[in-house]
Amino acid sequence: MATIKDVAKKANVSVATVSRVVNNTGYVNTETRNMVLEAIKSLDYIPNELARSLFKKQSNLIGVIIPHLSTYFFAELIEALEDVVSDKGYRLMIFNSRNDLERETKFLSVFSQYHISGLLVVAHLNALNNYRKLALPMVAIDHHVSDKIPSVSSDNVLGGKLAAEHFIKNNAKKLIHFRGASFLLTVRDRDKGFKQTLKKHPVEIIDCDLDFISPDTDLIQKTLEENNDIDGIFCDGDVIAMHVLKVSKDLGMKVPEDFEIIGFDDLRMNQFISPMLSSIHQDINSMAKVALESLISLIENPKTKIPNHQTIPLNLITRESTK
Amino acid sequence: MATIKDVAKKANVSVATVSRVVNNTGYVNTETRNMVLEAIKSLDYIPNELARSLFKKQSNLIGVIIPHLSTYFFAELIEALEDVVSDKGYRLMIFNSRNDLERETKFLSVFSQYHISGLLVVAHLNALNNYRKLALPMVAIDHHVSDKIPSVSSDNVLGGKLAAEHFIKNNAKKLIHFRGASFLLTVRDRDKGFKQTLKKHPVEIIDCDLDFISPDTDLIQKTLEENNDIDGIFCDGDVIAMHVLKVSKDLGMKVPEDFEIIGFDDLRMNQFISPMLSSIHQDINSMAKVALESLISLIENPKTKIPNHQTIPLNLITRESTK
DNA sequence: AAGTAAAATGTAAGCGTTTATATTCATTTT
DNA sequence: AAAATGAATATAAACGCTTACATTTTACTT
Repeated sequence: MATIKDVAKKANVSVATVSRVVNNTGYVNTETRNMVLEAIKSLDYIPNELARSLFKKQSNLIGVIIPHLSTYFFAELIEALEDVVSDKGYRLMIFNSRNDLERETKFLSVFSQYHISGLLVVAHLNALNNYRKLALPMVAIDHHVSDKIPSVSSDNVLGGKLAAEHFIKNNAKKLIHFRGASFLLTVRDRDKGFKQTLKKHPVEIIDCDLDFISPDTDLIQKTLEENNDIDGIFCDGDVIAMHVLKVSKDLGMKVPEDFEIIGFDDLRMNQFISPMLSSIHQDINSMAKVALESLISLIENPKTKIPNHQTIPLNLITRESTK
Repeated sequence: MATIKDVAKKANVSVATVSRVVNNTGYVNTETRNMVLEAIKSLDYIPNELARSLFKKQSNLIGVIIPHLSTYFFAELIEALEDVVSDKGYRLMIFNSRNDLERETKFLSVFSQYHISGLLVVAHLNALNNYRKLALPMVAIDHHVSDKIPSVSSDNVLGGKLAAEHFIKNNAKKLIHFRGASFLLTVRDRDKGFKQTLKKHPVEIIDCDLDFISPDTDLIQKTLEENNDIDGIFCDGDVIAMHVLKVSKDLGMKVPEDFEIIGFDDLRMNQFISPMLSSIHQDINSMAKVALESLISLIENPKTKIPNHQTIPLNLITRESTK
């Protein structure tokens, strides 16, 4: 592979001049520039990013930690992130934490090894001190990790409100909220919006695991059996909603006739299940865009003031699982 | 951040010794080693991977090009890859090509910039010449790109065969195969196994797009309407099978009473749709493991002989969409 | 006790960049 | 005409590491 030296030799200039041409810095005569550009082209020269990063003490890699890639919501998020990031000259380095503190710590050390320039976290473990140590520009996405780390997420309070309003409109009396991990602000916000709007309506809150692999099927079944008079269910995630649908079908309950159900995320697959799932639609692309733009401005100017919390609007998409 | 020099100073040795300790190479006295290790710990020293890679002219990054992350099959694949790779001291650098040649070419140049040590391709565009230029250890996964690039994929012929055998067993007479992009060997193999096994059974082949975003809904509808006497449908992908299910439901056809349907991939969400989708289960974890192990042995010893094509067994999972 | 091999450590060059500094040359200013 | 400015370029150090090679120390032969 051709190096800057080869280019310099070919163009009869010093490496400094080549560097100036490549980076568009300093003075360089138009004629010289052309000669250099020609040499670059003829040698197929591609700057060595490792050397560059070594000198700059910073690679333009952005680290991403997410709990699960194969949780479809995050897969869609990563795709959106990648779209935005590559336009800005950065690259993603992605890791699955699987909510495992040890893994997460290991990854942070890899990030150090590569001198990444910023970090996007969807972590929620008590790894916070480790994060602080990195002293890196950081933005939390979807989750709110700490007041010290600016975060970007959907307007979860609104999400809860929209679901509640729908149920109120349809005269639902008794409701259940299958809630995710309640130590997450994201989850508490949804609950807050939901309950605030419902006011005195009775709502039973069931804490459960949002995971695909280990759903609390027994819990769901027990809950449905004990509450055969419910009118509506609000789920913190479409995946859990699908589990609920499945269990209810096994129990011979009909959706939306017996009760309505509203999920969260609005995954692409919602249209394929039966009944098609109504859901609070998260605008993943905007989330990705806002988060990355915040992070990059933080990288490029550490003094930038980023709002402590930015929320992205969302809306309710009604399909067959609601009346 | 502490560098190797700081460690050397603290431990009263030369940087060479520290390097030897860190890399477990050459001779180093046990006592010295301990002093160095202590210095490393007390300074929180983490080797700069950029410097290391610069010297070695190779980073231990493995590039991955896939068409779509949010196509759930690939999301599951990436997760499996990541699992294997991090144990082996490599990292993934992942890009979505979106089947766009221009994007793909751009990514290859990024890979050059970072001097990745190997490449895992799930590409199928005519970008082959560009790949060759890289002169990198390379393994194709899921797709078979060229005879020059060793590939790992499911035993697609077997997949087709399993589906066919099921239909034969159930006395199906008229069949349809919704086939993916036929320029892919992967797809042709499925077709081959299917037809070979069926022998004289009539099979209509319909070429279609496997995509989530732009399914050929019209084509599916037309096909179903024109073939209301079919007994079974084999789909090159669960996503397309879901589309077929959806259209058939709209047309008032019943699965599996009117006809059976078998998908391919066995996505986790298959259990959530109704009827639950029968599918050819791909062993994604094995695929990831075999592909990465091949690639890594190629990286570590370029003379390693890797079989031109390795196939991973698969099996039929029957659910409600088949009798 | 001298010679030799093995073990332990150090020195310094080099990986491919960027950039501060120095140098040269052409213009402009006084 | 000398001095000052500015444009264009080159030189060389530095980024943090690895490793070939040199050197020193230790242990073993005979």
